[in-house]
Amino acid sequence: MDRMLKRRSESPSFFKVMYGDYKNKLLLPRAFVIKNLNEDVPSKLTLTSPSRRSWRVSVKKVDDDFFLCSEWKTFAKDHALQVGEFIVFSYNGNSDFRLKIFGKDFCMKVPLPEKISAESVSNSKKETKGKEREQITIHPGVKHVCPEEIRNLAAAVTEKMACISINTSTTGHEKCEVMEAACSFTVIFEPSTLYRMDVPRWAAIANGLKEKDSIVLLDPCGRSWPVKIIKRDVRIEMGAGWSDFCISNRLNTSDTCRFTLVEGSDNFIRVDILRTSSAGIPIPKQASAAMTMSTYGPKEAMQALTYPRVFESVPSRLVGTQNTVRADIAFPAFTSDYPYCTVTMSRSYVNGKISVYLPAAFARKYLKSSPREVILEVPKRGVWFTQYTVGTQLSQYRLVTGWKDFVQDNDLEVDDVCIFELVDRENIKFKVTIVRNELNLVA
DNA sequence: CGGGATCGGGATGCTTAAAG
DNA sequence: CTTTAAGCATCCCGATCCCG
Repeated sequence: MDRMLKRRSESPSFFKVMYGDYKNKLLLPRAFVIKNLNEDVPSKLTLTSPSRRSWRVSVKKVDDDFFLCSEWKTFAKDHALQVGEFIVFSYNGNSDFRLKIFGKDFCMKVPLPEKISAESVSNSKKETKGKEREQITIHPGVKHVCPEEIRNLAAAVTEKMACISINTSTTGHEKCEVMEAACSFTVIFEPSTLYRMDVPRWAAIANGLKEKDSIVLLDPCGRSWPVKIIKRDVRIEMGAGWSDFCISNRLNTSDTCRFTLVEGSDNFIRVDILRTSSAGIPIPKQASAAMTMSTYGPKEAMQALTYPRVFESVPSRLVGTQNTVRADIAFPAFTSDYPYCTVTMSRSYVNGKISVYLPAAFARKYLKSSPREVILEVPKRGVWFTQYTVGTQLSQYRLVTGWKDFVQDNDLEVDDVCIFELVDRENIKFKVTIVRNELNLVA
């Protein structure tokens, strides 16, 4: 099979946009793994950069997904990978991938020779010189090369992106990043945006929507939909007409719309719809903005559509279990004269509508069973005022009000650990020691 | 200009599932 | 069975827009 791949004029390829936790791990597209690796990914892959240096990178399997990890961190560091940049992976067989790295301006990035990492394999050949037309220093250790053919390749990738049918292994955020990286303006449809849809400010400016009172959307069937542009202070929204467009095009939760101003026209915008589910639930004709999501269909189906699986993270239960163990192991030396407990940050503790549960045994022993104000003090950083609530049935002690501020102000991330020392039982004041997960500290 | 409608975000109680 | 994590439903509130 490897030989067959080599003989082909075009190697199987995929691209990845850098976002999220890309500095620590990178998900291999499931479709690529199934199609081209027969779901059998070697434990190590060789990544060859444009400078012809190679990295042996470990592959870790989580559920059905394969991630580049361990040495990938070095690779990411050596290439100063940044959010929004993307890499084209071409498979040459024999676990060997050739990589092309593109910056946010679509120009190829090449690491400088002196930035050779200890982990890189010493099979690098001398770089060809004198072919670069422009050299712009973007990151330390990285020079920017921008020959025309690379621009064309980037454009080809961009073009291809428009045709991609995003499968279920792509998260909503990933979709956004993919499209934004392609300099297009996309939104992910949610029922709450049925009547008004916010246009990203940069896109509104770039497409001149700020100066328009209305635009015409061209749907994939070629139909035109006049849509009113609503301007409220700094925000630009699509108003009257947008709902007609959504309903007629049967947009479903998490479907992605890509908007492109038709060249040469004043206010015609082509809309490509990338659907997440072929078996989506149609929006009823009489849908109103006041509708709750449960109106649309069975609960299970709505859950599946509204909360797409986040693939680039370890399953939450696994995280929780591992972390509990790790927290205990990590702080054997921690002692205090005060009662204390450790809490490892899980996803729901630091993202979205967040709150944090205090260990029940600890909370029952030291806290009162009615809601109280809690003071959290991080030495040298400050004091935060929060409140805990107590679940009536399960006696769950949960910090809610004020916890979000604490998380944001202290940049807490998943896997960070907080040690809560109850230094004042009367006023319920905790001294909080934050122990960062080293994976969250990669610069 | 004022009242009603709508939206987004936060808070909270409850339920469910998983793990030990 | 208990504990924990996570999601859902509902309510509330402030901001803003629409319409008469």
